[in-house]
Amino acid sequence: MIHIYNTLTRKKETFVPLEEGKVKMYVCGPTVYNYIHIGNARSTVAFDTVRRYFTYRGYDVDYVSNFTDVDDKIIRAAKELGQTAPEVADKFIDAFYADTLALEVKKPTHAPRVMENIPDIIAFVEALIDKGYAYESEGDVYYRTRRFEKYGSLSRISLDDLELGASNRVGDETDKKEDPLDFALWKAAKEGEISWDSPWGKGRPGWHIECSVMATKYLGDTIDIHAGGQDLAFPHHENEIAQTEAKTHKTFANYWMHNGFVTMNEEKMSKSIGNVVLVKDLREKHDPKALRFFMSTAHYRRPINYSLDAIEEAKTNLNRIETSYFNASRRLEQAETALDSDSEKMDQLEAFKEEFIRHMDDDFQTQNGITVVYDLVRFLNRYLEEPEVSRVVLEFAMQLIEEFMYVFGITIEATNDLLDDDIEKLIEERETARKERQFQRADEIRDLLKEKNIILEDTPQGVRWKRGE
RNA sequence: GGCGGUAUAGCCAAGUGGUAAGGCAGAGGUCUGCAAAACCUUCAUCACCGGUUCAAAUCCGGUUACCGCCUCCA
Repeated sequence: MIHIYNTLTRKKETFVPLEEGKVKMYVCGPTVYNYIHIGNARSTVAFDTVRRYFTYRGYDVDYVSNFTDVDDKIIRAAKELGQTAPEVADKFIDAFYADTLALEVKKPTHAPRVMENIPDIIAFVEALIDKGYAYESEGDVYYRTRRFEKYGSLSRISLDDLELGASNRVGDETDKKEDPLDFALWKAAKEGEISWDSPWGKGRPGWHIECSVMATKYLGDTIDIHAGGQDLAFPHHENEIAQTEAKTHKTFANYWMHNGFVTMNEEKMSKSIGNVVLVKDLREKHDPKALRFFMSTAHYRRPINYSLDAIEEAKTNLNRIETSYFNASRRLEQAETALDSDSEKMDQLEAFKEEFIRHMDDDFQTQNGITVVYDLVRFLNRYLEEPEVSRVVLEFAMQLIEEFMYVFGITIEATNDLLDDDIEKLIEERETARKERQFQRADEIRDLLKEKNIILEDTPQGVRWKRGE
């Protein structure tokens, strides 16, 4: 049974899907006006891992994640770049996929864009007006926040406390609103801005409405999981609940999940503070797998502090796992030593799997799942030191490493490519030299091959080669 | 000010009443012609104060520090 920490109830709850064997989840996606930084990547990666784990446990996951492609910041970026808003959005959507693909994030089953859903958004807003939850004012449409009694239930804030805060802020919209707490569903277009025709004149959607519309459109009025960064809990998700439930009179999402931030020097990484590291830049210099692995070393709800040292450590640890897997694959090629299965070892391996599932079932504790991988690796390394091994045991151990790492979004594979003939000959020559104790020649060949990125390791079972970094 | 989170070794990070997992780094050792890879050994009393208990990192009360949300933000 999978347990999820639900922000709505502030408790871990047993996951019970709406439909047997299926998961309907919606993850708030990026506003595409810039390249994504590591902080943005965290939420994408965290929920991709959740998705992968559900898949691993046999669920069929319908995963919807949007692109906000109509927004003030995009309009501004377009102006600066001398491009249209859609051009800017297209460019950064491509960049988003390039970055997240490098991190082995699976594409959503649907990735809707605001621009492609304008009629649905207009219809949704009209429905809210009809029900008395929204009103038009000078071409804008606002949501009557106080009308929705449950408002604040997700973030546990009271409207009166909010009112105090809101009264200190004077926005240019304030005089158009009935109440300072009301928020925009539709914004009238300013001169030269991208806009669409609507019953209230030319304009564009407010930020929160898109997610309500697209989530319900692609997944239904009630979904299993709605996810996003902690900073979205208020006001974004709160507003989504208000909009959606006012319209449908049904629970919008059964489970709300929020990921913690990436910090740098213990401070939140964000565009407004300016302390960002772009995924695009990082992956030029470092193995993107290391970044992906690093993301799993802390629980998704906790902050994770980024540093180059941390990325390098992740890389070191990943190498340890990959090396073990690789060495097992080489040993497997030496079939002459294969024993029959070993039930004791198979039981131990089975226990690793149970342990892994136990931790991951408990609100996706990836950091403990990784520890199981380390335990498995130590087990395998020890086993590899034995003079005789069983093919069945090796294969099962390798399969488990593959499975576990799959959940963390890391593809583990042994490169079983062939060596050139001349390199094969050099390796043979070195073996001969070693037998004749001509170590100088042997070392010469080893150095020579190292320059060609072939690393030789002598083992009791003979020489083993691998490709360098 | 309101709401929420966190404090465990040099670093990352488990552990929610029974006497501190694991990884990185460090130290020592084994294997090796030398390496590499690996294995073994070693390395903390859990922010602070008080309380409950036979027993607390784990429960209760208090203190301190740091972080986040309340405005766009993953």
